Amino acid sequence: MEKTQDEPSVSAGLDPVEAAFVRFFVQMATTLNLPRSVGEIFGFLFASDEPRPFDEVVARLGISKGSASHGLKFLAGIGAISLVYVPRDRRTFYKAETSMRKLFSSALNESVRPHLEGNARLVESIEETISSGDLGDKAEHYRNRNSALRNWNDKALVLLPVLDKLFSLSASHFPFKLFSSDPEP
Amino acid sequence: MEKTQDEPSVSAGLDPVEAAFVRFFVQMATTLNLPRSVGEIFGFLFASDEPRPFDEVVARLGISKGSASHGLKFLAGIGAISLVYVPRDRRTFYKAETSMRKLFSSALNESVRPHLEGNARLVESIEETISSGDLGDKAEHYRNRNSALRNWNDKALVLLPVLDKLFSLSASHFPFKLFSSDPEP
DNA sequence: CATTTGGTTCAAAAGTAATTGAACCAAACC
DNA sequence: GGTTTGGTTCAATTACTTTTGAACCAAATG
Repeated sequence: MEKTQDEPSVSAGLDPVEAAFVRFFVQMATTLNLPRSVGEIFGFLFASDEPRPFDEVVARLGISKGSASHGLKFLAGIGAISLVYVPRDRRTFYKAETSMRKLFSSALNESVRPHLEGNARLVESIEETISSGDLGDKAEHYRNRNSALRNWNDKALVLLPVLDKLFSLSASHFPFKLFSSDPEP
Repeated sequence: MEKTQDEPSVSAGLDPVEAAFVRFFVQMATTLNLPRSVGEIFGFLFASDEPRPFDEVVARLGISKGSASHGLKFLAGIGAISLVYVPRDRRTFYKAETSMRKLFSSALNESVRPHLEGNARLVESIEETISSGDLGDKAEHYRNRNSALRNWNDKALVLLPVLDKLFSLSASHFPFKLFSSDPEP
């Protein structure tokens, strides 16, 4: 028997609920500008009640081995999934991190913080450019604009841990105190 | 005189400080997965101390009229720039919204909120899919997973206005109460 | 009312990113 | 030690996004 790709050893296709979870995370991936395949893989693993091996990911989602390999590495890299060792099976299994809190928190630290830190460096380089030129009274205007940037970025940087904390509180009661009380008595 | 594109009526090129601001927002645009040209345009307008006309955007940035037209429309659409009427001049002028607070706030409301609301709808459709199938004890597992999604999304939705509020406080004193005090005494 | 000017539209070109699948490697198996 | 199996790599294809520029439109100008 000849086929262009290996015959899968696992039944293909998703049940309706799996498909619904996959849709959710594909949508999520789209809004985060991540490859669709990454969303599919995570959705599939998120829906599953136990770890799944590589070849099942390929077969059930109907994606190529290349995509699966890349997507699984990417997800493991950001800590969204982890590898599971299953005795007596050569394959490595993967399971999704299902605590949205942890996912959110690592997203904050691994992808937004570095950007903000990069911004901070750029703000400095703008300041240097202003100082090294001979701009007369334009300099003050430029410095004002730049300090809006700096301010905002600093604020965002200190908000990160706050946000992180807010997310770990239970949904039923956390926001109301914040709304009504003055943070600086 | 024949050229492939109209001869600009405005001097071309950016001064070093303008270039530095443009770099900043190009970088910003990149991390938000917006077209580079959008970052260039916003950076140029942000640096400027007064409104600038279309043809100057084209000439100073050296981009095509098409890109400028698209980029300006996009930025106006999200409220990041506004149109300025200048008497005795047929051209429309544009100026950047320079309050990072307002920019941030409208970003929250115009691009993150709709996504979260879309998520909420998808969560419901997952629930329906679970209910309409005949899943035995798998149903409970699926419902658990789905409620992690729902919880997280609800939390994010109520956090939006909180975030918005936090951003409007001055950087020097706002976060410390949040860090140290228990939100639910 | 003919011309110039400011700006938009849109189809084609250029540039990027994602996906595929075949070649390949290494560990496990017989 | 040869073969099978699980998985990675990477060059080529496909798909998508951005940019361009020329055609075009409408308002202002003369």
